[in-house]
Amino acid sequence: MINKQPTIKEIARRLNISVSTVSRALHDHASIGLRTKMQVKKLAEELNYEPNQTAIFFQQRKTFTIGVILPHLGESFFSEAISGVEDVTAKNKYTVLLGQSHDEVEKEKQLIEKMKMHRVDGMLVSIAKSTTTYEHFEVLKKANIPVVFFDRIPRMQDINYVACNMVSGTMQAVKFLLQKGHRVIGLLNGPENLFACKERQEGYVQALIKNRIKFDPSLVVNTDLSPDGNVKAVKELLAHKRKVTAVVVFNDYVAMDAMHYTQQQKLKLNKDICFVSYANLPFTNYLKYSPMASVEQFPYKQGQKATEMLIELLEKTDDSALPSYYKIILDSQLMINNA
Amino acid sequence: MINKQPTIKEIARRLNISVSTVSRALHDHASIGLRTKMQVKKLAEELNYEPNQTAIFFQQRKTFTIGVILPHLGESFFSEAISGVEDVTAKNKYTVLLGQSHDEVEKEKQLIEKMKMHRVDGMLVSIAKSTTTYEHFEVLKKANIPVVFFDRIPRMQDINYVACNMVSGTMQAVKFLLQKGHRVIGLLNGPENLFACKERQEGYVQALIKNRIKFDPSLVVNTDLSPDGNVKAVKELLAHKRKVTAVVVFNDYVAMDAMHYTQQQKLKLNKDICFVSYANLPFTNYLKYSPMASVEQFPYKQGQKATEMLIELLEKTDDSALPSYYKIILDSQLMINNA
DNA sequence: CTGTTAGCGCTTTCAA
DNA sequence: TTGAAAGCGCTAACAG
Repeated sequence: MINKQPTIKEIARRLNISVSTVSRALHDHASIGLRTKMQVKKLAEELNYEPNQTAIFFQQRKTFTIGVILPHLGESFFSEAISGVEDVTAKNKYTVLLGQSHDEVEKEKQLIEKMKMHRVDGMLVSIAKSTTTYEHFEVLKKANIPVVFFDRIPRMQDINYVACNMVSGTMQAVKFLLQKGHRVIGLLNGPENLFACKERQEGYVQALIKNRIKFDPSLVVNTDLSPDGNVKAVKELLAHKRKVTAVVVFNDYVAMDAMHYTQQQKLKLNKDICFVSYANLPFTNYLKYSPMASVEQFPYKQGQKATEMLIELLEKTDDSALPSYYKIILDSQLMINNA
Repeated sequence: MINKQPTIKEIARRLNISVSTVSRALHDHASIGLRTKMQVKKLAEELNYEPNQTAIFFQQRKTFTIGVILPHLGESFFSEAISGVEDVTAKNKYTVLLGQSHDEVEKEKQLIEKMKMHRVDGMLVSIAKSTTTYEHFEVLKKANIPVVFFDRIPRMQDINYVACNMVSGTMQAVKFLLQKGHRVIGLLNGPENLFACKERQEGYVQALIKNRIKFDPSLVVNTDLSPDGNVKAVKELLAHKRKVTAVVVFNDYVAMDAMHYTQQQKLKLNKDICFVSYANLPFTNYLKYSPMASVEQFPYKQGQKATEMLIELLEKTDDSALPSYYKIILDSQLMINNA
């Protein structure tokens, strides 16, 4: 399987000139005679010459490759995100090296090792759920490989990242429901240890305060994200002594289960009870139940922004400057479903 | 952003030995004194030495990188597939270089060019739907870069591929509908240039013949897969002079549009008209309309198999042998939806 | 305008 | 058991 591709050396030999002349001719260097340049280009064409990038990468100490690690491509949030990443790199001269952590720290570490070996110029990472130690990222810093985190951000100092602020979207969601006249609004949140959960609750509480509604902690229930857990949680809300007429739900998957259960109880969706959720299912128009509104987190855009940030970091020439860190925090945004 | 990583040269200098000794020591070469070996390893450890893979790639003319081109990661069929690809490479020493063609030949060409430049060892491709000329793949053959196609296969001679045989699944589907009593069964097929379309039609026709039903070509319509095209096609079938009571549809997306239109026409799904489709949407239990049954095409498995095939091709040493081509054809399988 | 030369980091003969 | 040297393909500083 070894290629016998022509090299500049071969071209030089045939034309009885030096390799550097060939190299320069190919690069349209100013100081090459038109005649020689033509000759070289012609022969290169004929021989089907193509520069050996691996040689160039090696020589330039740059691979124009970006390593991307994310939990799982099966989740459409992440496949959207990588789609955004790829679209940006396609417009630049970079290429994407891909890895899935499957939400395991161990795999994450292995991938980072592999990518470091491949000498990626930089990395884009959305961390695994189980990741709580960060040595493997410190290693990258030492190796001088810039990293931009996105969506799932580690709790580290001095990092670059792109994330989506859930507080704003949640506030919009609650405000939206209040304007619709709802007064008893539940929050069906996810596992309490997640940062994203904290943000949701914060938005929820803030919106209530802002509208002078008393925060009632018993209106907040949590699910472990299992189907059973989801049903159990919504059950609890429906059984609340005050009549809950609207619920803000941790995500679409949970919302689907919740709505399914609600309908089984002969409650009319969007009438007896309204749901607002956080978008992570695609093609919502094909879905059986739609939440009345969704907080959009812009995975594609996060992918784009993170990639742009990384490329900027890579092209920054002045090594001398103090390292500074960039953050982009997109605002999540409530989208009303015109169902 | 230039790394100042230690090299074997540096180690050699510090230890006052030659680079070749260092290289050998690091590789546990038999003929190196235990003492020197230890010294070298110790120092390498201390300096945090890591071999420069780009140098090795260059020198070995191998990058352990596999280029993967597929239409669009947003489509869950393909994100499942790439997930399978990545899982296999993760177990080997290969890495995935990713690109989306967005179903445009031009982008496909550019990506191939880019990946060839990156000197990928081999490629995995699922072609764009607009691809009907194949010079860009011939180029790869000339460059001695093995390609394994999967799912969307070009109509070329002498290629390696993994595909899912749609004939068997389609026959199962038609048989299923016949057993349910349907006699006028439409085929809403995709763009005719796709091999997968031909197979669907073949399965459709064969199943009819086998059951002694006359094949009526006017019951076959094609869509370009655009929403408008989809609706137009189903319209045509519904307007057929014979009363069509069941339709086999190219894929879930088309089926969704078709079912939506049908329902607008006040036809009762699964009663006035039945749809059977080819699975490419996930979590079907959340969908608004479900086809009565789905032909499963195993994207994850196709990704796995294609990758395994490619890696085998890459590790095959005897260049001398006549080139031979490999095919794996999985059987698609009808899954009845217990709706 | 063109050639000579060194060097990127590593592996691998060949020689000692 | 070790070292010297060549070479992978390309770029670029330096010298004509």
